[in-house]
Amino acid sequence: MTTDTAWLSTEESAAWVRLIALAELLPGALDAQLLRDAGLTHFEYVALMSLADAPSRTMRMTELASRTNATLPRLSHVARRLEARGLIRRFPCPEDRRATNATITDAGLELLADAAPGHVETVRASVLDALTPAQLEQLYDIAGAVLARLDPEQRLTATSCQFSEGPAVARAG
Amino acid sequence: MTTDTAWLSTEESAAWVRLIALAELLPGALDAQLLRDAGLTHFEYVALMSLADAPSRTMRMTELASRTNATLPRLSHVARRLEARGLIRRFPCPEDRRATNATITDAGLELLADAAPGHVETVRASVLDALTPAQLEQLYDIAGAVLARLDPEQRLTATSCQFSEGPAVARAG
DNA sequence: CGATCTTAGTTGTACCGACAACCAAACGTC
DNA sequence: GACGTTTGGTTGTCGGTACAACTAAGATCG
Repeated sequence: MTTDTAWLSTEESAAWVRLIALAELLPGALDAQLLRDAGLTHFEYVALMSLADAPSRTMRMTELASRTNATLPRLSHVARRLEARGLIRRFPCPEDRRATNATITDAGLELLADAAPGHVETVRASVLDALTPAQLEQLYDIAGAVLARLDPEQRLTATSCQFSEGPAVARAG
Repeated sequence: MTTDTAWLSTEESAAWVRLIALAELLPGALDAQLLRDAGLTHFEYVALMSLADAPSRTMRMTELASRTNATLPRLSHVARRLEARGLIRRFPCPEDRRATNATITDAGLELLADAAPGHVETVRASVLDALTPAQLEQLYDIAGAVLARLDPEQRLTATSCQFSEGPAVARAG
């Protein structure tokens, strides 16, 4: 036994339970809609979106893995499947012959453009529409405060992960 | 093409990206600590905690699955492993001979009691300590509003999932 | 009560992600 | 410029979850 544990107060426990429930349900809801309507997991969607947003629609595997919170083996497997479906292409990086670059193909952009409306609709229906503008700002601050601890280097928040009339996808639309 | 999609505003997109990052990172952080220190996934921890909180430390498989957002097959597999480790016991329900009851054993309660302090510490360090009391209340409301859509029957929030000097675990401590 | 339907749970199969092992290329040191 | 180290990436194996198929038991209705 070290020092006595500081158990959670009623308020802390209540908020925590809800946060856990939210973190448990949200990924499933997003995966379900995207898989049903576009044959993509949310992870694949975010990965493709990151590529679509990148300069020349291209990114190093390592950087893409970092931005999507994936291990490199995981990304490698996912990339192989996406490449087999013709949604991305991989080729060795000229500057560093160890590295691999991944590029989203036109077919990939097209699939994204098809998938985006339904996804945005789901995001609105399941989350955003439930919040007031004030709550939206509070959520931004709260998540920011927590991410400062969980993701101090801001790897995940560097990506836009959203359309909002982004340049790369506007081209494909 | 149906109606034009209502893309996300800058504020919406920013808050959404952070929420997704949070939902992506939090489960991994919880799993990592619990697996390292107690050999339990967060899901197993919550399942055991639900049993510890239940009357007679016992619950039907179906209800436990509902409370933990698990499919019944998933819970069945997890229960088999937990039972093999001596942390729970399963036996047919007397009232309904289709049903199975699961009970947490003394060893299970002991493991929970051992695991709880480290888990609570992680919860504080990664989330709660980053928030002001006002933000804690905002989080409660925000998550509540979202869960009203994702979990309208409040299956997940019915459980306490926390110690906070709960009765069952106090017995085992 | 017997046929059918629904509910509770387990088991088998397929897929996905974690981890470890491995290979190749760049870097640092002398 | 050879050698050990580090970095970038892929492949193989294992464990866990989803989905489907199946068994058993209660419920419904004639």
